[in-house]
Amino acid sequence: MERIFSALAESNRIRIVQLLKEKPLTVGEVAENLQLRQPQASKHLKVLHDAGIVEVIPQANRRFYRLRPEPFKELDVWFDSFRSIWEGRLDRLDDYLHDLQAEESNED
Amino acid sequence: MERIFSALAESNRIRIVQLLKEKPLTVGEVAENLQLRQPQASKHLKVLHDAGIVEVIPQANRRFYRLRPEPFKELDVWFDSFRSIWEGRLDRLDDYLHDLQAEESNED
DNA sequence: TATTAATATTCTCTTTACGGAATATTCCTT
DNA sequence: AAGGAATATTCCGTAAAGAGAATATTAATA
Repeated sequence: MERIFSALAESNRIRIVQLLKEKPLTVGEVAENLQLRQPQASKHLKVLHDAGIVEVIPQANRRFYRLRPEPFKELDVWFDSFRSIWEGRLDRLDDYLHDLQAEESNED
Repeated sequence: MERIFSALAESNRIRIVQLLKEKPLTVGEVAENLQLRQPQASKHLKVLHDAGIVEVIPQANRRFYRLRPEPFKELDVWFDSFRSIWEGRLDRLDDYLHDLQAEESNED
């Protein structure tokens, strides 16, 4: 989980991921689309690859990068466990604080 | 989006978020639960706060930290745009490559 | 096999992030 | 007002990340 977040903790890499959402692209295409120099594109793609976010499909001279579904599935599962937070907050802080005060007055 | 990912790109902060999923906690409680020193807990909570992931509820001497739903909603929306990738891949690379070759042979 | 296109890697420099320790701040309580 | 508990901030040292430029590698092709 940390590895995935770390890989996405950079604006260029977020842009790459969004770009690859459309279709697989070569390094050169990524670089051109995002106005990056080729070595930077390669480096960012390497980070994404190490994190398992993209995979490589060598095709002749070029290397196509494509999004892998697994990390997204993983994030989806992780996220699911937070759904209750924004779909009707369960933790009702005021109630919680009220309970807390009750506890404290019991300690006297 | 980058700000959210950056805030979560650290294992202790992921643990904090998971912990706060249960209920709001004070700095001290977070520190104790995760075996962190108080200053580190404060610092990590500050990063999460700056990213809008948590909010503070001052209560007397203490400060309760609570997850905010907004960033999760935001991530959920962002994520939705990737659903097609793992729910029946649409980009079918082999077809894509096939089309590509077709294009190239047209260039002759 | 020499050349070339496409991509990857290395090196250097600068910036940022983290932990630890010490200290400052805030706010309640007496 | 003084003391104390809870929390925040600062300072320091170190490690990691990022960009740029140069170079190395790979694979197709003449």
